[in-house]
Amino acid sequence: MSNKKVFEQSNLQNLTVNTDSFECSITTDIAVFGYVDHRLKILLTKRSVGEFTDHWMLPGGVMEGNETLKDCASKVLVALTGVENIHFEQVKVYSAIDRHPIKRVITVSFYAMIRPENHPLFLKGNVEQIAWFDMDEIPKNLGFDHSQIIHDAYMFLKNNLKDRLVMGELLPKKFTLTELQGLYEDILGLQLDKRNFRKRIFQMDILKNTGEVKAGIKGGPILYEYRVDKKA
Amino acid sequence: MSNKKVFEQSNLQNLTVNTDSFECSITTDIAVFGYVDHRLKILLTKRSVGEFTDHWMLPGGVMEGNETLKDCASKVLVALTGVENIHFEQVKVYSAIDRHPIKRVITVSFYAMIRPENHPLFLKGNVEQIAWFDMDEIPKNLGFDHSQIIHDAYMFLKNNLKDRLVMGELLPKKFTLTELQGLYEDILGLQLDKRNFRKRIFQMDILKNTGEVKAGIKGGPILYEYRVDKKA
DNA sequence: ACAAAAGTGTTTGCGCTACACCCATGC
DNA sequence: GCATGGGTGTAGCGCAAACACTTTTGT
Repeated sequence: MSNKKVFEQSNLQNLTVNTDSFECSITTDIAVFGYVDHRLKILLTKRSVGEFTDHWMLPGGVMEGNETLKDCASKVLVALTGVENIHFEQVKVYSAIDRHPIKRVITVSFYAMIRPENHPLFLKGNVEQIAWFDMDEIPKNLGFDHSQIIHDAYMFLKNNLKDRLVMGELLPKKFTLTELQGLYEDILGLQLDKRNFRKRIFQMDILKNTGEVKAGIKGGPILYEYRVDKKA
Repeated sequence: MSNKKVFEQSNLQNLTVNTDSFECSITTDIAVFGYVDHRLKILLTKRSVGEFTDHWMLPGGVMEGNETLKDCASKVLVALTGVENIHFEQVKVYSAIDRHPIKRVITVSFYAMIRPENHPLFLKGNVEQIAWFDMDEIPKNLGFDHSQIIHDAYMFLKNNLKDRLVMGELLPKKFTLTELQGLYEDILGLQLDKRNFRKRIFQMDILKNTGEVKAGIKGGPILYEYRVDKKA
């Protein structure tokens, strides 16, 4: 351990950082993205209690002592949609002191991607309304700092799209390359070249040809599925 | 707002997510990187109280009610090094239930970059030792999950290096391009081509020629400094 | 004057982009 | 059989990597 300065204990004043715990609320807010009708959507809720009762906001909930943040996010999502085993990705922590109008609440945002048709929505507890909103039709006056959270999560999603493949299940289990390309185009908000897109996807080597073709569509497009033996 | 399913309130059972707060500790752990003698270093501490008293660990501290996470990170860093106005970047949240052996502690990791020579270390409070460790000489048995946190922060740093310029102050205010290149090489762990590196840096347009040359070095290298009028 | 480090352009190769036709299936 | 969408290859271009010599200063 060369080249290292070590200072032994001396009697200086106490560290201003203390090691006591303090009372706080930790929540997770989840940006659940869906893909319907060639549009990227996000799931928002309206609550009957709490702050911002007349505002749309992200589904979110308080973390409890016996769960991790991912557990918490999963719990919230299950409670809202019934869906389980969904891939979550941590996005960011929000800790502005006044982000909650009456108490101190720190929130960790996650994002998840589901197919709305697979997950019927159930209103539970203090949730008055649930709705899928088009990404370009999100109300301006969301509760808390959720506009910012959505913005950050969307940027995160777009960035991840660049190199990795979309995780989660925005598409059916078996899908055509055209469907996958449409998803990319709708998320990124631009048009892609069919041949170049296919090259890129095949290079990633994450799709498996199911041997089936999708019926009802001219041309007889091949159905693919994600390879499970591939990581990332 | 087309194509949106809205569900009105119905009397289903309560959401399992409750909105009550629960008792918890939130801390920040800071991966403070330094650059000395052509080696990337990280600042570790040993504590006289608390868990893992005989283990090295990242500087970290509990968040208080009147501060944001960044405030907290800054506070901890100031308390340890006296340095202020340092750029922090949030890395990740760690919420494993058993990551603290006796109580529930959630930590948010940050990273920062300083020049050790600018910031003499002061032992305060329950800190017994402080030391700069070479990145490849980090003790195996750090306290808590700090090995993981360091690993993640280092990856984060390397990724940021790819496109952005190194923020923070790992180098003197005025530095030569060779020094900057050495920093990149030492952080990334590989060798770079001098001419290509210079092209890349100049393209970024973030350096200002001070007009001075560094004395005592053959060749008379030009001293540069970061442009303050550039964002990102 | 000699050694050591700084500074500077050009060529090459690879990957990304642009682009058009044939094939399979639905109707 | 005709219209619609699926599937395929190649040429050009821009960016990044490879590469060597001259200039400056210290000793």
